[in-house]
Amino acid sequence: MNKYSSEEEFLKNYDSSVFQKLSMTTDIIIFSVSDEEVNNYRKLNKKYFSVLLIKRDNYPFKDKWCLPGGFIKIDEELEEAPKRILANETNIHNIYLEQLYTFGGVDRDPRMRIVSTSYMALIDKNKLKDKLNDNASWFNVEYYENGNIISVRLTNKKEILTFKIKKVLKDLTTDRYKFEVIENNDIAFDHALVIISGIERLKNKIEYTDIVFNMMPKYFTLGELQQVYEVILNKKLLDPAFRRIIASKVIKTDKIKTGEGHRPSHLYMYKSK
Amino acid sequence: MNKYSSEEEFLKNYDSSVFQKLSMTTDIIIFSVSDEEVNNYRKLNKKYFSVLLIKRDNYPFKDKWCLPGGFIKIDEELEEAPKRILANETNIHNIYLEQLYTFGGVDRDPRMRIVSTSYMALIDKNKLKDKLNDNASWFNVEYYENGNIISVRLTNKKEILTFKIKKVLKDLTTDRYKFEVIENNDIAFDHALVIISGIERLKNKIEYTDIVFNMMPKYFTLGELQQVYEVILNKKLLDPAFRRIIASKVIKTDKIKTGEGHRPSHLYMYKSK
DNA sequence: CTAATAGTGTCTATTAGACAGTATGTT
DNA sequence: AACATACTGTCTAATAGACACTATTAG
Repeated sequence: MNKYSSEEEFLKNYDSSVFQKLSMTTDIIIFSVSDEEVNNYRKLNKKYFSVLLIKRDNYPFKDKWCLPGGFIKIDEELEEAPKRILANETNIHNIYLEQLYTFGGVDRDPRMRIVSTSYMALIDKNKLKDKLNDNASWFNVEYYENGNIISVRLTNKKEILTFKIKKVLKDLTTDRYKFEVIENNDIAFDHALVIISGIERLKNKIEYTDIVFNMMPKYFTLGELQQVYEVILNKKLLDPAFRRIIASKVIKTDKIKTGEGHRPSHLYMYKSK
Repeated sequence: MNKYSSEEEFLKNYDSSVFQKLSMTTDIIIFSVSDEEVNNYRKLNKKYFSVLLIKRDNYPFKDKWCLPGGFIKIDEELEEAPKRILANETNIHNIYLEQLYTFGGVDRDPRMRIVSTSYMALIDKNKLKDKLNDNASWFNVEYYENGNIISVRLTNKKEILTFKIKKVLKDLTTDRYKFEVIENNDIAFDHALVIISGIERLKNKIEYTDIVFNMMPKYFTLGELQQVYEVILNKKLLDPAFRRIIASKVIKTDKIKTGEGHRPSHLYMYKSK
């Protein structure tokens, strides 16, 4: 077994082809905040959280929507790949980036065996100066839970994409679920799973971190911020409780947002620790 | 670009060698609970949480300690690899297994480019019927935090392994840290990083899940359970508060543990929901 | 008796939930 | 004035932290 007398000698003679190699990619779920105009002029534009999807113009899954992503280069740190792709897709620096999960199903890509490490990125869409590529589009995210079924609805101006996920409890000591896609016509690869994982991660982290501010513009009203929390958590929050909790995280500016058909509100900024 | 008229035709002609492939491995951090005998007969044996390490008898990192692990096979689901290795290392079924993180530094393995997906497993050591392999050993885990430096101390009957990790804040909106190894003579590869990631994950999850019961024997006293919490969280807990919180998670049995040099205590079982 | 842990009672401080009420812009 | 949201006050319920106390075994 130990036929080599030193590490140098071992490495010089190492045959890297003993194990069959495979391809790796990264997929990035980019979240941001957008709003949808409401026809009643007095109502606040409804805030959504949204995700960036790309329409595939190549096989496989031609004409379906997928997450931005690409192959990991052999001489590239794993985390450099999503950074490279984000730089390509946006012109923003200092983007919040977090590793989500590594998906390694054998048949997840019809071309060959590909393992993919997914990342979640949060950006303030207002910082995007350039227009998106033609094949890219923001979709507002809505989801509904009914028992152990989650229905996800992604909408842009022209299209409605929907899919359904079944949550299967994985063990009794934690609330870990295995997600299974039970209905999907629009999303390529296993990206419906990546999207639901991203939604769940965002939903969890928004409650105990300041992660949401990565998606907000510099100035915002507390009403807008509360709406973003509500649409991500998918539940109404009580005003006084929300303001109590958020109070320590924001700074009130002397700017005021007027012209909304109701009492104007103060603009706030994020106060980092 | 779209020179193919169908997905079938595209796949038939797909050249899978366009992108250079790489090797993938998995590393598993297996935690369990053990205790160390105390010479004063009246004292409770001190509980620790412990990790399974393997002494490398091959290059690279010959004679250093590493986590159990191995290569991902080309036709094997990613999660099957740690399951296969666990089955090899233990004889236990239904092991708690959770994906930890995918490490993808370019030079993390001196042989070649290897990306590794790490998993955390929790087992009740008492269920291990067979003896461990000669090159495997349980190490009790202790860690100390001093500012942004974490010192980790792993001990078995014969050896003391130590390493130091620096926590570097990654962003201002969450408490995410980048870990950097600043002192390490005993642990192979980047496994010191995997170990600290595992400790942090366990420490976080023990507070809001029932994860700890995967490591406990069927019957345990509340004092023992509290000690496990204390050594994982690295802080003393107050008895009444601990018992209040844990009360809903356990069932009191009519068994009693005697012969300890002090008032005997009731044995409890985990009550799953 | 003493050492050591088991286990309980209760006060207090903090926080979350609920709801009612006041304030102030636009049309 | 009517509408819609902004913003605050306060009661209540639930929870966490602290500490003091009692109980019971082996030796």
